[in-house]
Amino acid sequence: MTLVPTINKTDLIEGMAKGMAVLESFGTERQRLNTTLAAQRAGLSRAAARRHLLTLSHLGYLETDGSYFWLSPKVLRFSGNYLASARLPRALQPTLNRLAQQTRGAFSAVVLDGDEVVIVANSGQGFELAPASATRFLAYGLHLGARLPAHATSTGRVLLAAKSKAELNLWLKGRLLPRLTAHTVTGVKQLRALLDQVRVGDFCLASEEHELGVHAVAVALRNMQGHTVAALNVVLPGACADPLRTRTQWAPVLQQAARELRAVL
Amino acid sequence: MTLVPTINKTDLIEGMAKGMAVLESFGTERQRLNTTLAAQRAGLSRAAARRHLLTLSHLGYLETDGSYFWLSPKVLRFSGNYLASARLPRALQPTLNRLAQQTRGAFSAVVLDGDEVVIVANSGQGFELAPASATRFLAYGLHLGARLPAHATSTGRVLLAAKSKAELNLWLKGRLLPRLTAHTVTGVKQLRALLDQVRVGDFCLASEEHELGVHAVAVALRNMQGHTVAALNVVLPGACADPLRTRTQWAPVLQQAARELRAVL
DNA sequence: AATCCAAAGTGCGATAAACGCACAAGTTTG
DNA sequence: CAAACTTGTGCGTTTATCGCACTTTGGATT
Repeated sequence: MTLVPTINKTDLIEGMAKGMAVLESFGTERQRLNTTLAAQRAGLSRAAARRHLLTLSHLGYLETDGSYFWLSPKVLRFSGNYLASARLPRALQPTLNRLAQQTRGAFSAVVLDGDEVVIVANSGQGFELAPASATRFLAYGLHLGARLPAHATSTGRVLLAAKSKAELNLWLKGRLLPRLTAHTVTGVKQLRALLDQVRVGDFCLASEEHELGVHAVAVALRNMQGHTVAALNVVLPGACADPLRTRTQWAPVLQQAARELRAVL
Repeated sequence: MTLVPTINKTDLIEGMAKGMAVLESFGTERQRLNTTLAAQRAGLSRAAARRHLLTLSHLGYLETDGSYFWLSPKVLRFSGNYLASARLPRALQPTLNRLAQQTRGAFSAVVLDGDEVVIVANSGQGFELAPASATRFLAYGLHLGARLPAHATSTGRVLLAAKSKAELNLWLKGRLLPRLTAHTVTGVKQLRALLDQVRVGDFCLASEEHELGVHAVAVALRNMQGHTVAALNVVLPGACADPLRTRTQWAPVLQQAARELRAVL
């Protein structure tokens, strides 16, 4: 269909893969790495890691003080290029802006990438709604490109629910479903039941499963062929989210937006 | 100081550089590339380009239908990591959000990267202010990671004005200052004069120099040591921007924000 | 439908590049 | 002051990458 992740013989550039591993080793938690740390994170020898780090610095993707390395703003080129060229975020952004302005909620659109959902567009900070704790969460956790575990998020479940039985089995195969809060659903059986519910109601509510005090409602974004290409959600601080209001208030807003977006996806 | 772009002998990984060149060849205008096009864009032989493209697809950074390649949302990992780890965007985002909410303007924070400024944080879409044409511009042009020519933008000039005489000369050396609209300042002498004005007033107004119908006001963001680390601006559609109101209304707002941010930069 | 042209896939030997070891030099820790 | 840990560098070896030349595919043209 859209992507064919082809498996090939030994004409894959190994140096690239290593370089990307180094670049990805600058993850969320660890922002500054020295040679030794980067080496063990990327699974390379210290010498190799050093050469890659120097190369990336030379190319401008990393900055360094001589012994530590960290990501430079130049890595935003990639997201900039993606946002400028990819159809999906360009199509979604105006609608998200409008929703945020009209409802003062915090909206995100995501796609599935392995275990996680990736935020490809978002809008609004939920100021009016959010108490201090939620504001912190929203401000720091939901930037563009942020990744959240699919099984514990409303959007992730919407995307999983859109998979065929076979695809879902494949996804679940060997997946861990880690517990993130006391409310996280971690059982495969439970998750399957929840996905069935999502298919019936065509929306998903996830309450404090990913982070305490944070609730989210999501719907699928489908194109004219009925294929689910992304998920749209709104994030609500704990105080604003009782299940009934969710169903009656937020789900329809999202579903209406999804209907409007069908033609452009 | 902060970054030391070290030049080294021949132990830079060449494969990396080529891979990154391939990944960067997916620029703004060209979103889908086949092997041949990517090869000539990245300056590689067709065979080499193909191997790099396949590798990047295999790693998940590109998607392909077998003959064409395009960026996948996975490239947002890099910006996600940067936004989550880098101090600058995390420090700026709350203030930008607050400004956008209070004034309903469209604010961006940028840093200099070669010829261009890179947007590292932004907030607000300027709905109330913006007529249809400006909305289009703001929605499509000012996403995170977007790059704009430094010489023709308010923020770029603020950052250039912060350079020492020697640094500025180095920057200007062999730089082209292309004309983007009829209002673009393209002469080195003119630009120097403008930068002197910026140093005096501590703000910069750029009117339709980058895009017709778009005006912007910018100020420098300095840390406690007085070092300029970024620039902050507000974008105004043509109708809202007469020079007097700019000076009296927007420049003080930005300068106040800059003062508040000093402590966290 | 037959032909043609350009772009795509493949195999292989030559070459140059990346590897990792080992040693020296520098830095922090107790 | 020494121990434990880094870091920078040089070099021989390995092997990964290159680009050529060839075949194949697929989409236009007539």
